[in-house]
Amino acid sequence: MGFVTRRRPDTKGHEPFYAIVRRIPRGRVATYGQVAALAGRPGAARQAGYALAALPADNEVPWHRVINARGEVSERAPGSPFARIQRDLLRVEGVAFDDRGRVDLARFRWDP
DNA sequence: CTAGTGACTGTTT
DNA sequence: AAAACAGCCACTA
Repeated sequence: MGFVTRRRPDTKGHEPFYAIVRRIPRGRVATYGQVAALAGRPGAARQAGYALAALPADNEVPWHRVINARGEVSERAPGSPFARIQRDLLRVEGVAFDDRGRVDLARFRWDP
């Protein structure tokens, strides 16, 4: 047969990033740069973020487990609720934030 | 083709 | 430690 099961045509090549993000375990986080490197695109951290921003609402990708290299949840457009939602989802999984809203990467970074 | 942009990052103030 | 800078790379107009 060999018919291609393309529900969502990946015209922009985001799948390699999603494939990595799907492997991040509960209660762990990865940085954008880390995801890019594991996807075989070292230095393309911005593209990793771009790919997540393009994620459809109904997805099975744990996008909330990706944060920036400083251990903080990256803010989106002013007034966007996604950063707050992301922090909530992580707290539910047991990821701790310090008083400045940052995650201790030495402790919670996913080490594949 | 150039210019602007962004869920980024490492270095320098 | 926080902010500013300067690279970074793909997408858009």
